[in-house]
Amino acid sequence: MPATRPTRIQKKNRATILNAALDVFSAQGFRGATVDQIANTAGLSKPNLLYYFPSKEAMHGVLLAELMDTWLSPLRDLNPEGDPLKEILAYVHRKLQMSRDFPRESRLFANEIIQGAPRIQAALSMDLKHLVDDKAALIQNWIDAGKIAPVHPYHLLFSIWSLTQHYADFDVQIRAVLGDEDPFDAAPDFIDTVYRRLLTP
Amino acid sequence: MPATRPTRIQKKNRATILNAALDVFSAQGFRGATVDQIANTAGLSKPNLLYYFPSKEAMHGVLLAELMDTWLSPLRDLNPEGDPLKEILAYVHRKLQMSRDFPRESRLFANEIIQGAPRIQAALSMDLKHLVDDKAALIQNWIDAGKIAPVHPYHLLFSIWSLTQHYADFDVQIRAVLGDEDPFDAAPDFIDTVYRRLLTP
DNA sequence: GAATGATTTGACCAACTGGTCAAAGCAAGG
DNA sequence: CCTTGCTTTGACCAGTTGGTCAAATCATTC
Repeated sequence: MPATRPTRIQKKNRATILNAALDVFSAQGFRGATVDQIANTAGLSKPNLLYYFPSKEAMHGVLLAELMDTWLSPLRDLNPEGDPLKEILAYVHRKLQMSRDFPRESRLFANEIIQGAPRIQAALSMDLKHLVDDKAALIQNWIDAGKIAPVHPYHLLFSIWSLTQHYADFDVQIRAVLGDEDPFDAAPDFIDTVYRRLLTP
Repeated sequence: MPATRPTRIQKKNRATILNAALDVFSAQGFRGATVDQIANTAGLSKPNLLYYFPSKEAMHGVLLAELMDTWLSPLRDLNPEGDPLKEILAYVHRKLQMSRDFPRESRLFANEIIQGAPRIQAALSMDLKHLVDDKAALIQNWIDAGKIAPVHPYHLLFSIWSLTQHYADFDVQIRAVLGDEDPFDAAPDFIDTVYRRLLTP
């Protein structure tokens, strides 16, 4: 628990621990995860974890904080100056890629929300809400200008989150149904079709 | 743990316990839930719960088994003889209604899947897969007959699950963003538009 | 209303959990 | 190589957890 500059060892071990914690939290939820599991996954002893983080909750907190930031970044990038349909499709595809590349992060978030978001309620109704209000207004502008078809902007965003994150969160179910076929083979094309058809005026 | 016909008391208490268990499991996940919590919610003592169910896992198992059956019933009802677009829209709306009326069941299922479906993997790759294979073939027939627009049948079903269950599973997030507005006010119209535009040939 | 079986529970247990701590090991500069 | 401060851990603790059990209570039937 040093307040000074982190040493090389500190940096490496913190990263190792957070990576292991992400593994375990995303697979078991906060209550289901144990510090011992995280320690084993990280290849460190339990007291050693608690030397780098004051508590199990602290590890979870750091992960959630990092997550909230990167998770919303694609939405932040929605560019008012760009072509509306292209912008939204780019957002959709970037979100889908994140589901493929960072499924653990998606599941960490999903676990937290499903269980009532006890630790990030504030972030949801502040940061998230403001960002979404902002972008929903932008989408409404595009609709009013006749650039895209009229749809409920908020539900449009919900649908994008839902469709893309589903591939990460429900991966097991999807693969059980698809068998050998990789879900991400056909997914990009499918969601592209969905939003092209939905939004083309 | 009687093998004979259940008495009136047994029926009532089993139902009370399962209802409480659904409350707790859906809100905390299997590992996060404690028998004490369930007992308190049910208004019974812990040993009394374990008089009616041999273990915490048994309660969870009964809930999941019941769930899998009712959860898939709307899909089973997809009628090969009906009008394709109408059939699919009816399925979508019924699924959305289930998210509104049975959010706990949806979250129970979501918790289980996100955490790797350790207890229902078999059901997924057998019952679910066969049913989905069957219905995907039906949808493909409708596509081949030009009754609906060509889309990947499996991903179409995934998208329906995703969009509808999202309103139950991510309820907290959605309400945080929407504020006072009830999500289910605009949702039916929105998803109706999505699938009408997607599937109209 | 006594007998019988179903129901309920307080007290308990062993395993597990998050967290502590003193002591031991280790790296780096002098 | 020796000091100094960072790092690691075995042993431990108190609280929680799933589950047991014998004894007590209750409902039903005769």
